[in-house]
Amino acid sequence: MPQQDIYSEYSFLLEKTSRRIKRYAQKQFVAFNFGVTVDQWMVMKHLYPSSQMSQSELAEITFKGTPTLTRIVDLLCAKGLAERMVDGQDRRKSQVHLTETGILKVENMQPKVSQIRKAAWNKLGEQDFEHFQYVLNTIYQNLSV
Amino acid sequence: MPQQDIYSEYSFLLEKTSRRIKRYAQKQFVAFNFGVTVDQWMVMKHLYPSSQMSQSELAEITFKGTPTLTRIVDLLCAKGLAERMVDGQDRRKSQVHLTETGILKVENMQPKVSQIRKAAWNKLGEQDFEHFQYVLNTIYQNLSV
DNA sequence: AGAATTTAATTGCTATGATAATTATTGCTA
DNA sequence: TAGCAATAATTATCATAGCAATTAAATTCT
Repeated sequence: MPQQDIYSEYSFLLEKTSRRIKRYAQKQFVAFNFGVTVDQWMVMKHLYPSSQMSQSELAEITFKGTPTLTRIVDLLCAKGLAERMVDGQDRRKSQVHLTETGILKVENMQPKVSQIRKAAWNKLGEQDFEHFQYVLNTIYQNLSV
Repeated sequence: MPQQDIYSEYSFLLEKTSRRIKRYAQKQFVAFNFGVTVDQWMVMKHLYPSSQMSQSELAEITFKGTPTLTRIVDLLCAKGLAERMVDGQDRRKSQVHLTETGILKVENMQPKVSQIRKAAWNKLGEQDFEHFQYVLNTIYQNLSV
């Protein structure tokens, strides 16, 4: 491995680990019969308990694109977990909110999801987290321009 | 933010950063007119200069699934950068190798890709990398069972 | 007010990720 | 050796990511 490729290796390890976390969580979601994907869950969590939010706002807060949000909200609505309401002030916007079923599902899932998410961080301590966050934030800012 | 959700936050930050690295690299690939995606590049790199590898081997080394490899190799073949050869010993396998064009493309891309990959890691030092790798590897192993 | 610009959401397209199912081939074993 | 299990690749399906283009509505600028 040539010296100049170490940065490719770091990027690869980062992507690999990120995918493993996602895959692990998704498998647990299936095992628990949650009936939603990890990404759908992330959107639901931000609407709990009774937030109204436009899709643009949801896209920004979940770091997804607006086309992706359209599709995720489509699926949540099809499952009866969320609903779109046309904004009174601005008819281009749809305010998304959870249905009663959606609220109950979040409440049912929340503690289990916390447990699932915790598994990745075993054997790691406060200092590890802090430094880890520092590195990730630095990378993030390095590529922000 | 409830205390138990900090692990979700860490996972989110990790995924967000991973996606930003990928997106940055892909945009640079387009800007340089490489004509291949980051994932296609990763496969090509492992075949350079004249390796023969089955798709299963490529899948494992790139941490992708075999369906994904099938499609990536399809695309590389369609672009004239790689070729499949039926394995002499085992006719289920196809040995994949770069064409002459593919070899030249890797040689052309390599130094530029190294530069692109380097950008993410600005302002970070040896110790940061080591600790970062330690954390990523720990996560990876935590979820390996 | 009317025209141009901006914004929110949607749609279309390509690529990737994950899983399940299928096909072809190989290896094992009773 | 006949049958069965394991393996390699492919195909199909669904979900997500990213980009470009479109539509509708709101805002801005003369």
